[in-house]
Amino acid sequence: MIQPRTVPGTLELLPREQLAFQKMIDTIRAGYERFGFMPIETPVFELSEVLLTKSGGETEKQLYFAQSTGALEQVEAARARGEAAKNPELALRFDLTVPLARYVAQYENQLAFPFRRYQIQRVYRGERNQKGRYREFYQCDIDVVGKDTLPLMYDAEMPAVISEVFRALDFGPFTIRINNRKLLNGLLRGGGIDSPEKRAAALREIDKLEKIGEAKVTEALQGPEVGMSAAAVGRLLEFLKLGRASDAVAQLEKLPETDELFRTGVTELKSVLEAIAALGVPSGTVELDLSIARGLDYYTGTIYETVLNNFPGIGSVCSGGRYDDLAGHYTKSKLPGVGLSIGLTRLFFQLREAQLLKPVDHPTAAYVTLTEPELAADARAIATELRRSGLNVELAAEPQKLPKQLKYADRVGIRFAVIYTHHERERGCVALKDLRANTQRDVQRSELAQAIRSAPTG
RNA sequence: GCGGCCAUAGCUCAACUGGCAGAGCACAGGACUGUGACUCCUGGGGUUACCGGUUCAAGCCCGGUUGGUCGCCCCA
Repeated sequence: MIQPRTVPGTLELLPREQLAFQKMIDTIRAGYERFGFMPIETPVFELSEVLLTKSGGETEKQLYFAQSTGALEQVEAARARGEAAKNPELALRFDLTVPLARYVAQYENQLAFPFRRYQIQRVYRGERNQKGRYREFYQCDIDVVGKDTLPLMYDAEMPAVISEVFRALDFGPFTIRINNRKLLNGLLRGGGIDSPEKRAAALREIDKLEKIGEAKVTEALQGPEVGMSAAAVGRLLEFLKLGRASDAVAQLEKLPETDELFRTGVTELKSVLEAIAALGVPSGTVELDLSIARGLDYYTGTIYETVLNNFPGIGSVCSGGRYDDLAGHYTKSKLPGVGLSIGLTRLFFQLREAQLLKPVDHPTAAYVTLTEPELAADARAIATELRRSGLNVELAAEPQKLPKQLKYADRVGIRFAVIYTHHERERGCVALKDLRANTQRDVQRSELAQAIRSAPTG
């Protein structure tokens, strides 16, 4: 026998949990559509050359390549001839942003801009197993892509959508942290860190501030990868602390820093924060945090990261940002965008871990039992009547002992059992048993649907 | 790619210093004569991950293999 098991880093659910998961997806979808976004789906696999455009070594390391048997044979034949092995032609997408870029570039002349799309699908990353990290997981992306330009207003709309969605999901307090890459990049550039690679390395270290502490970040920033002076690091850390202040923006405006990029960042951040408030996002939900940096290097302006207040350990469950040029690898057009993505699998995992998942009622309202062969036609007719009245109903396929059927219905989680045996037939009624409340009563067959529908919940 | 920890019944875990492999849950049957869940009783279930070593004796000690898990890198 083969041991039945799933690959580590995948999430598989029992039906009742799946129902809760499905409901979360529905809530997210409804929230996205409330703001006027349209759905798209893209294939799970793409041509490797499409995915590898963002090729910073890490991507290739985490990519799952896919290959048909025929292609595999060709590769092995080539290797046998001593030729260099090439990457397989196909690979599984590791996020939904790159496929979006490809999609927008491909259908550019058929899309209306700004293009507002949402996409809820699975993505794949070849990673070492770790708590709350998956190799296959759902991303629920929402993005706006503009042609040539994209108003800053959208940078405010994104967190407004997410805040609304998280509020609707109703799992407790969360914080959308917001920052602008231009601030840190401008500051680093003004501080003499000229190479983009060094700035990227610096951003990654700054991003870890909360996790590993000031001392270690200081050490890393002075290390060979970045090479900042002790004084520069000191000024930087002072700056980062501003983010916590309530008048942070006013303080940023007063800073003597003259770097042009930095000043633009301050202006952008200010108007985005103002617009977010104007959109009615409750204060405290979105919080300026100058230390969030985001590892991905294609972000150029506003960046977001969302944490569950009660579970900071799990990391970000929703993040994203603004990118000046989304699809530069696929088209000559300039397509700036801004977007956010909910890591639904991780979010679900954490909520389940914390026992915050609300039990979802079984979608089936009633189970119609069948105990005596000669009453089979009646049972089937009853089930059909209930279904035509709009109720979800499961019907026993063949006569079986009543305890067995009640146990089954209870186990599955169906609340009502409809019992119709010769006893009921003699009394000229149908018995309706509430398995949750452990009550039972006789009702007229014609009133059965109404009796189920009007049952008090709880 | 690098490091720590772990592996015993379907699941969660016990088993003293090396001395007969156990409990709860789950499952099956019964107590309950048209009625699930709750309660009580009974029962089936094991190559202690795999390979080797030490020992009178190994679930326990030693070496290896495989798998899992938690971190680092990176990230939802």
